Amino acid sequence: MPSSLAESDASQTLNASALTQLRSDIIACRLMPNERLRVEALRERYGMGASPIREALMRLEAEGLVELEQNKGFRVSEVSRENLLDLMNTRIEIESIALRWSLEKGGVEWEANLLSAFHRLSRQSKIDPANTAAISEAWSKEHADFHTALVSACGAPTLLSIRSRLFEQAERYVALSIMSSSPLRDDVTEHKQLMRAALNRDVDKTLDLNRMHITRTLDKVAVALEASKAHVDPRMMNRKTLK
Amino acid sequence: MPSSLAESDASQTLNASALTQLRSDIIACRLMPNERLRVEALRERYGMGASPIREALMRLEAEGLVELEQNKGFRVSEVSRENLLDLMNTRIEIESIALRWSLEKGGVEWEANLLSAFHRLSRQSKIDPANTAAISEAWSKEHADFHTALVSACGAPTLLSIRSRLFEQAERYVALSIMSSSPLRDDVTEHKQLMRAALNRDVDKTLDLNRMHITRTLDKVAVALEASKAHVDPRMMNRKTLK
DNA sequence: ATCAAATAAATTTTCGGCAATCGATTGACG
DNA sequence: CGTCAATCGATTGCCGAAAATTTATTTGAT
Repeated sequence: MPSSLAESDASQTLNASALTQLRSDIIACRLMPNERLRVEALRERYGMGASPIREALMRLEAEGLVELEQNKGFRVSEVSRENLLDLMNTRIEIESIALRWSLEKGGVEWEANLLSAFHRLSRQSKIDPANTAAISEAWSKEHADFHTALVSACGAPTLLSIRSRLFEQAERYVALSIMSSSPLRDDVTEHKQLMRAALNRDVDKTLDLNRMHITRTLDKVAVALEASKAHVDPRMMNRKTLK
Repeated sequence: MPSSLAESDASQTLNASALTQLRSDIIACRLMPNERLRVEALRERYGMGASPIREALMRLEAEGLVELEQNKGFRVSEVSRENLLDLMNTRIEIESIALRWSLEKGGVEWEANLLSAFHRLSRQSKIDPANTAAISEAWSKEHADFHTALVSACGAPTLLSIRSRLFEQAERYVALSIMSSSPLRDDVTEHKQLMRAALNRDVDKTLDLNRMHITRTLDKVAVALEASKAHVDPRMMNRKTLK
């Protein structure tokens, strides 16, 4: 059974389709961290040849979602406490810059857009009726859109693209933490405060709130990650015991 | 004639070799901005099949050095004044964070490494005896190493990888500016000051110097870019004149 | 039994060729 | 004369199979 809801629309290259689906599957942890990505398996999963898949994997390697080892193939990037901390700390700083610039430059258009994004987010249920063990895909979309709207007026495309890459990586950790423990926190309030501060052009407050928003996620994910570490390490231990 | 000095060493995947050579050729502007990258031509240039080349190109697209348009193939990323400004502004902020953390955390090891990198850089001639229209490749290497040494203790791999990606993109603009006008500035002094401030753990001064270092490059490149804009736009104008 | 070399299986990586697509040119028609 | 449709060449994108490499298994010597 094909995995992703995002069915490849018409007139896209298989390459692009593979890229979208793979990225989506990795971020949602339908392909688990450290899982080996055998081309034959993916070939079957997505119903296409090896070339578009390898190309997509190379692309994802640059994005940091996939790792490649010479002649040993691809695997989904490993997760770890250190990587999580690294990622979140970096993300906080990057978003801070983007937010600062966005608050400086944002006009009416930006304000309207932000309000609109918040409204859509607040009306979207976080829980997925179909799959209670996962966050609603629609909510994820609106959530991402809201945070994008916050920084969208920053005027530095390079910075924005870096930001969204980090955001995606963080989403993977969140997906992971949902799978183990899911006391879904209510973050409508958080988002509202964030928006208010931004609209008031209160840079310090916005940055603080954003930092707290990220930190709170980080803590939750870190706990879940530590808990799931109790599971067996997937390294094979098939060497026969000595004497 | 194969282009890059960096001959693909033994036992590397063709894929990896293509990646290295392509990146090097693009950064050095041996493949010019906006130039179309036909696979057949690259196939011949690097002496390999289409697959490893396409894979490398996809990788480079994620890095921002190459652009892909559906069914129309790849081209080297466009350069522009806006992109240059965007790039440099982003780079300043990112390096500022990395520097701050590096100065906080750097130990003796880091200091030693930095001194060593500076020494190597200061003893390396900037001009290439073989090709006076280009910067010595050895110098570029030492220069990159020096700046990497400055931030190396920052402790955030994610941030460092972002930094080096931006650094590479900037190198391309520098290469471009060298080709048109080359009043090579003496930057040994600048680098020395930068190192001194860093070793003294003077965060503000280090950040300022770094900002100025980048800005100075930016200005020089911006002028050269504007000048070269007088050249004909490589867009074909083969439509017959009307009436 | 232990270890190492040798073989076999599995998987990655690469190639050559074919189908789909785009851009330009040509020719028919209003 | 200009517009639109059909055609052709060039180029991309894709597949299936071959080559190279790693991993697992067997064999043989000590």
